[in-house]
Amino acid sequence: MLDFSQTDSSELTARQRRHNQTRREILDAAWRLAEQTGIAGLSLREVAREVGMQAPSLYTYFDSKDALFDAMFAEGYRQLGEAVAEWTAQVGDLEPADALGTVIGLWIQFCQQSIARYQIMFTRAIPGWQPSEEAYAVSATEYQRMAAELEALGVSGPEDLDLYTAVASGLAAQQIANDPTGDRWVRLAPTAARMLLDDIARRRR
Amino acid sequence: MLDFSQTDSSELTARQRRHNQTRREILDAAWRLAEQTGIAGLSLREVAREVGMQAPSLYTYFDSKDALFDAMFAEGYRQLGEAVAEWTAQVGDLEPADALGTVIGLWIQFCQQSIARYQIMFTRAIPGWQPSEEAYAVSATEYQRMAAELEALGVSGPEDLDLYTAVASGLAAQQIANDPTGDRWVRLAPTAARMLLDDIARRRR
DNA sequence: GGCTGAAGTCTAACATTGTTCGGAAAACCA
DNA sequence: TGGTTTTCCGAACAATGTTAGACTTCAGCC
Repeated sequence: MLDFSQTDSSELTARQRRHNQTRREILDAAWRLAEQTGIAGLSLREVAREVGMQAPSLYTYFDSKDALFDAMFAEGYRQLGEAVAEWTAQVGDLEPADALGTVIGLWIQFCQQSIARYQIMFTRAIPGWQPSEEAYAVSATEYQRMAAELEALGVSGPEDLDLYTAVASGLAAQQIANDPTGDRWVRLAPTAARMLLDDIARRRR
Repeated sequence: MLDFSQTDSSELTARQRRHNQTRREILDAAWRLAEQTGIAGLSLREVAREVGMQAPSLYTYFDSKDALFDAMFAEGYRQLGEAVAEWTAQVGDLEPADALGTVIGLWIQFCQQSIARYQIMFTRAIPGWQPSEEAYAVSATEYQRMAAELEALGVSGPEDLDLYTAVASGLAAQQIANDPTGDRWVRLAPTAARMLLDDIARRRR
């Protein structure tokens, strides 16, 4: 039931439609608040106040706070999927090094766009929480899709992928921790791409 | 008052010595519990129970939970300083690439040794907390020391350092998140070192 | 030795959290 | 209209960090 927003609306009664709409409002309020307080600082009572409810009423729409996190997590990965699709289209006619550099830069900016989203997707910022199996499945799908795109850019095989992941996520983490609104590490994206591809070539020899 | 454990004991009254000793016990209990629950899951009441006290009694030794985190943070960086000193001694007669590879590997293992320490030092795992100025100063000192050592290994200038930091911390983050007790990313340390140094050489041309 | 004051410890309490329960209102369907 | 389901709320529970106030313990001084 994670992809409520994409459910075929012709099959829905007015009641179900209103239910999904309220769910949407709650999610939006949660994202808004999490952006200010950090994902771990999210408070259900504040979310409720934001949408004009009392806290227990939220339980009509989400089984628990963890379920709300689950929905946010899956939504983040769906957005990542869309972004990746855009990037690969936008990068199709570049040389591999330029293409990879662009993708890394865009990836860091995707992380910068929303700290809350970055925190829930890529860090363990929420004490005790981890995605449910359904939510995890969404993320795994997007990872596979991304891995396929990277293969086309010359990053192939598990070792290459592990190294690429470390570099890209490391750049993003440093960017967000030390220069959240700037581009100090974004600027290094082309260099990092060149570095990775050169090293892959070296190891192939 | 962060370096209580290193205060000259000849100047201390029996009472102060006992005070420091109890502080030490509390810190040890905190590390032990944080290792199980994650740093963000640390509960003062549990810490108190672990040392045979009631929660409010802890406030004789730490002004707040944040002050306890501060002490742990500074202690972590002091341990890092010791470790770095050992590494550089141990690596003195290797070639730069081997030396850097070893250092990166040891660095990742240092992070693996204690998840709680890793979380408080390098992630923002604690909602709302950040190190006090005194604690931050300790970390800044160690970073400068580390930067000096890296310079000797061929990583010089702010750009090199930024890229190195991203790669090393990225490797550690992936290791801890996806294979906390294994060596899937540790094994990549020599490759990463070689990759970094080759790229630095390329950019120097 | 006994007084003084600080240090250590406790219980009680407060505000805040996520969550559950039970009932009232509202919306829907017959 | 009557019956059922959904929605919403107030009260309450357990757990959290923290404070206030009282009691004990203990070192130092006349």
